[in-house]
Amino acid sequence: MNLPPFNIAAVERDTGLSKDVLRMWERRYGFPTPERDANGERLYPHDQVERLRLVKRLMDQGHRPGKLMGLASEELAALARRAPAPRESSSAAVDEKLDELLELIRRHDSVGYLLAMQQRLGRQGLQRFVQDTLAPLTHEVGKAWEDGRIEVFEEHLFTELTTRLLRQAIGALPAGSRPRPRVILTSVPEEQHELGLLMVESLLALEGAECVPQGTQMPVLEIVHAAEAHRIDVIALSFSIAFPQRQISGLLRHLRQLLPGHVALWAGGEGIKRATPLEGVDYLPLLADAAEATAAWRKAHP
Amino acid sequence: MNLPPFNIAAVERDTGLSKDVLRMWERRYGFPTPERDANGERLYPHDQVERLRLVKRLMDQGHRPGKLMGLASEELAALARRAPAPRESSSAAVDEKLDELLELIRRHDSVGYLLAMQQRLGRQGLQRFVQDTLAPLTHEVGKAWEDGRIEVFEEHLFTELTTRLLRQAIGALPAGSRPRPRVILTSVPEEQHELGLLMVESLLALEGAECVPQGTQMPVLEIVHAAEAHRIDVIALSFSIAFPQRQISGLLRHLRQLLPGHVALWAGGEGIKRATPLEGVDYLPLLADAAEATAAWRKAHP
DNA sequence: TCGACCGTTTGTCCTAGACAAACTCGCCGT
DNA sequence: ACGGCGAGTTTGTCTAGGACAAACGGTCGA
Repeated sequence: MNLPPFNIAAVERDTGLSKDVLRMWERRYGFPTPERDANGERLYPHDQVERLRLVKRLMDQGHRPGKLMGLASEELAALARRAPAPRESSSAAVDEKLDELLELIRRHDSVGYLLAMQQRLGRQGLQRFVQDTLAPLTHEVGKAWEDGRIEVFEEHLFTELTTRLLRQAIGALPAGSRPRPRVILTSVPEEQHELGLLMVESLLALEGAECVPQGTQMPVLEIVHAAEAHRIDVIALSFSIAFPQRQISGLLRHLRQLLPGHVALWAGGEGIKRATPLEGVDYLPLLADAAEATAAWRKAHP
Repeated sequence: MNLPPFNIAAVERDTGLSKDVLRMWERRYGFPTPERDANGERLYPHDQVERLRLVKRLMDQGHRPGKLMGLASEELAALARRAPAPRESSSAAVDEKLDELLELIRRHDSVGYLLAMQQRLGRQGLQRFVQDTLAPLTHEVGKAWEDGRIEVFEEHLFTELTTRLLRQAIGALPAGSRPRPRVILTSVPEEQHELGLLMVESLLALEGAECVPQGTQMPVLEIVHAAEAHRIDVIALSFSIAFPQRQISGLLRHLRQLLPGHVALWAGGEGIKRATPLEGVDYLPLLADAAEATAAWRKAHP
């Protein structure tokens, strides 16, 4: 049989659209229109799954489902090709260098990419490398993905190669002479962006703070346990732009309530740039804020 | 207010139990018994979430929910403390060394752990290190987590430290002289165990195969795209023991159907040890099988 | 040009029922 | 006594449609 074995769970896995949303769209907009198996369960044809993935990408760019659903496939594709929002372009000189790096990824030239990055790292030093190369490059990759200029697997390759490089650089740093504050770096479940965490870790390590790396996706209650067990001063969480906005503030308030008062809570990443302030939580929208926050913490805890 | 802000989505995030399951248990077994907010939505008290986490852990050990629900909290705790299944214990000498490493993790002694591991790596060489130290240690950590001997955040710390070490070791390997087969190493969405992938990658790299690292959690359709774009010979997927059994065979059959015939599909990891064979898919239940599979592939493709 | 308001859009939650796959247990034949 | 087979039970996931709050977009007034 060549029938598509995309049941609703498989579509959820592959598109990131929840079952509830898939059923709701069908009810409300008349798309998708899955077939049914003998048992009345939805079976999604191949092309509809592809279309759903496209719609999801456009929604991440800020488009709204109601508008997208009515469009023909060609119109969707045209929208995807167009740049999402013509933001201000930063200095062309910088962009050109970044584009070279991006181009290496697009050509799947792992070796060339690693070489180029290592050269930049050596030339700039870790701090400037992170702030001036890696942060904008990551941003650029994100935009390129939104525009459809690179594929998911190319983004995966980028992430994988870059984390390796960065981990290596962090490992080579000398141990800090002032091992305070002790910082747990992690992210909550569903948030799997690792690169942001590593960038912060390298900056904090350069400041001489002691980082307890925990990878991504720590359940909230585990974060609390870990804070107690490691005698931690700071919990630093990273939220990527892709993380559902609506969940962030509730999550932070919840965590703040569960944590002991003497543990600071820092939230950073692209995702919190539009978040509203919250008492007891420090927002670090920019990478550079990490160094300042460390200094402030030290001032308050002599 | 000190009311518990655990809504059903937060409980799903923190326990890994789906909303459907949470509601079903409530209907069927009378547990959990969340309060309701003004809007009629479920609010789970703190202690019930903790109990749900415990129940989940016991279920991962093979217990069944129907039995567990009726038990008192003390009985649950007692079950958790007992070792899950008295399997055959391997040679005591090996276990003792592993226990020392495990003990370092439990004491959160990152530096000591890395040092000890690096020594073993130097002494054994990468291949034997992976097969004789890392694989059993990972297994041991998994068992320790089931027994409640280590916490989730300790497991995260273990994973994070170990992946760093292993990535570094892989990076130091010379490039293979025979860059075939070209292998994509990854896992499907929901499967985030990274260590297994890295272990395989190091063994394949030692065999001189060329690995395209893709991290974890690749959507099925992206795997297919990547296979075409990278001109790939083999897709290697890893399934941990925690991955839902029911999904595996459907997923592999689906992927096999979508992939071009000339691309081999390898499935490995603890999760596939009990899986039933499938045409066109090679099962590699043991780490050592990776080397054999590589040799077999080369024999078939001169 | 900016802020406040109001209607519309959209995701998530709700209840309750059905069924298939997985597991348990007891029977029967060797 | 032991292993395979069938019937019965357990369990997760799917289905349907309804409800509502938060977020968004556009309009009006300062």
